[in-house]
Amino acid sequence: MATMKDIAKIAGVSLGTVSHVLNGTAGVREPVRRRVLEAVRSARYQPSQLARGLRRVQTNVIGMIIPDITNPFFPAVVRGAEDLAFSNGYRLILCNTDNDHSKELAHLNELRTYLPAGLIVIPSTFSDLTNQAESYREVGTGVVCIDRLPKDWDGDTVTGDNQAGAYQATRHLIQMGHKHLATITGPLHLTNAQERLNGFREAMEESKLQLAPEYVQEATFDKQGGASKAALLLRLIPRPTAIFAGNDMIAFGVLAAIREAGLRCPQDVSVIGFDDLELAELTNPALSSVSQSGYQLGSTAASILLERIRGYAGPAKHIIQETSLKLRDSVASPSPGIPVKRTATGNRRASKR
Amino acid sequence: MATMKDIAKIAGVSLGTVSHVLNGTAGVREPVRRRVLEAVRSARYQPSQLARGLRRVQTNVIGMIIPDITNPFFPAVVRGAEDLAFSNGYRLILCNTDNDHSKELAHLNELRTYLPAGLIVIPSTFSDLTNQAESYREVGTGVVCIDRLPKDWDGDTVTGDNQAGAYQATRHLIQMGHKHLATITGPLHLTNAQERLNGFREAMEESKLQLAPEYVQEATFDKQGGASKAALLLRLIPRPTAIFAGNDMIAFGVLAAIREAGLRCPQDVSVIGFDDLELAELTNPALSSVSQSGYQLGSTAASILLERIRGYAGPAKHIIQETSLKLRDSVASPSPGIPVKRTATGNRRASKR
DNA sequence: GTCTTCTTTTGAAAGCTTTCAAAATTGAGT
DNA sequence: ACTCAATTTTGAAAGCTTTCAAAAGAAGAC
Repeated sequence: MATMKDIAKIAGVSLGTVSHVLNGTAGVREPVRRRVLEAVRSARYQPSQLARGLRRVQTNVIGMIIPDITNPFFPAVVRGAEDLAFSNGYRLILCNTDNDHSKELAHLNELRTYLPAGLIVIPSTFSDLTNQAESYREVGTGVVCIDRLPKDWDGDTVTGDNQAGAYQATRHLIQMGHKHLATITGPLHLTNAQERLNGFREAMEESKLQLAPEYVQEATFDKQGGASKAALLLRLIPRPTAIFAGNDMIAFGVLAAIREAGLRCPQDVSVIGFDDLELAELTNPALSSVSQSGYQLGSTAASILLERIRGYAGPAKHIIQETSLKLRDSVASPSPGIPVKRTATGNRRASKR
Repeated sequence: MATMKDIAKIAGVSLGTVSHVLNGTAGVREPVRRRVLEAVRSARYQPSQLARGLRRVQTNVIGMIIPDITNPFFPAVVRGAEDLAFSNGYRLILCNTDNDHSKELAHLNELRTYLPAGLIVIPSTFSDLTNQAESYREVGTGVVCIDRLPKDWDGDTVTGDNQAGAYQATRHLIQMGHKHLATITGPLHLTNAQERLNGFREAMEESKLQLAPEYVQEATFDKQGGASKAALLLRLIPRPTAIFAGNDMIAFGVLAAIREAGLRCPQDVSVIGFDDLELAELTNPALSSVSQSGYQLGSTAASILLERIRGYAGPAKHIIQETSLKLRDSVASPSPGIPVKRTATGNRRASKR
């Protein structure tokens, strides 16, 4: 591979001049400039990102740390970040943590030695990001946190409007006539799961609807978790007529559990999810869901990072993306025909808890 | 950040010795070794991957080029590669091409300047990878091609057994009693789509079943493509009683089109997909599909790459992963009740083609 | 104690860029 | 033509590691 030295020789100039032409770091007389450019072309020269990074103490790499690319919500986030990064000359190093904070730590430590221009992180559970990011910031490397936040985080953030989205979804269920609502939340040590629960509660309180503790179930953010907690909810008396799921994966599990229990969605139980994954329209019934753009989450994070890279040193930005309710076929009014009301038996059973 | 020089000073040895301790490149007396290691620990030293890569003409980075992380089949592939890479000290730079060979070329060119230890590529359509990889191989950088192959590729490969999988699926449909089979293939300039079509044809021929050209439709590998071509197939007379889809996304489209046409799956039309995405079990009916492990595709590719990195210089490896048929609820025997036979009208219409 | 032979350790070069101070060149003004 | 100021260009250093030849040290044989 041709090096800068080769170019300098071909063009008959010094190393410094080649660098200046390439980076526009100093005025170079036109004919010289042309000669250099021509040499670059003829030799198919491309500057070594390694040497460049070493000298500049900063590479064109952005570290992206996420729990698991295999989780259907994240690919869009990554893609959004990659697109913006790519079009600005940056590349993404992708790291999966599996929500394991020690793995996250390993990535954080190793990534540092690549001198990345910045980091985009979806923190793992119990993440130590707040402390770790300190050392990045010290050397001027931006770290933006997305989707959910680690404890005490005070840097840049991009998140969905979880509370508002959940509120909106719950409100819709209530307006459809539901009175017995339940929710299956994500892991409540995750801020996004918390906020969604808050939104749910807010709507419930606003409508003065009772919410017994057993109607709030915490699960992992996956189908498995949704299914098992839904099975549990469906056995409660009175049986909830609507379930707000902490995310779509949970909702898919709920859908499965409803079928499993011999019930129908939406006739017997309405369901709303969160995230509006592409697959939401594939299920039967198609899932109503709170839509938030993962792509935008990623691209916005990248754009904040780019600002930081270009020198913005202002206060931390906290961007909250709007959500919107995407209505499909998984919600209906509670059927008045065979309402599962408090029966004598039901009461008795319920009072056992 | 501490550098090697600092460590050398703390431990009271020379730079070279530190390097030898860290890399085991030369015997170092135990007490010295311990002193160095202790210094490394106390200073939290981590070697600069950049300087190291620059000097060694090889970094701990693996370039991974795929069409689009947003396509549900690829995350597992990436994850498989990342896991194996990570556990061996390598990191992944992720590049999306959107199947655009010029974008692929851009990535290929830029990636070179990072001196990656290797490349894992799912080639874009009309990929020029065969030529491009030449320059990588010249400097001893391995390139392994997965899922589908570019023209004239003669390097390492890992692919699913597309033909066998398709054959198996088609055979199953035939055994269930179907005689009017159709297929919606992926883009036929992709080797995997071709092979799947071959498998389909093989099974048809084996059973001496007729296959009129209009029962083979080519589509893009997505829901959209599947839906529109399925709509077309469902209007043919005789109407196919079973459709083999080139991948699951196409199959999802088929499912939608069937519903759209007022028909039922599997009673009226059976469907089998390919890939066995996680979502296949979420649809209604749950989709039967040819299962191939994306994760394994990725991890196997990474392991071949690691062998190359470690010096294996033998002939190209061509690994073909087994597929298996995953039966769910989208296939049934053709209903004998109301078979769509060649009617007089049907014949006339059909003969118009 | 000296010599030889290994084994350890060292010092410097090399890898490719950017950057800064210094040198060279240009152009305007007189 | 000559000076001065401004603009271009150069050369060398620096960034952090690995590696190779050479120097230093240890150990064994005599």
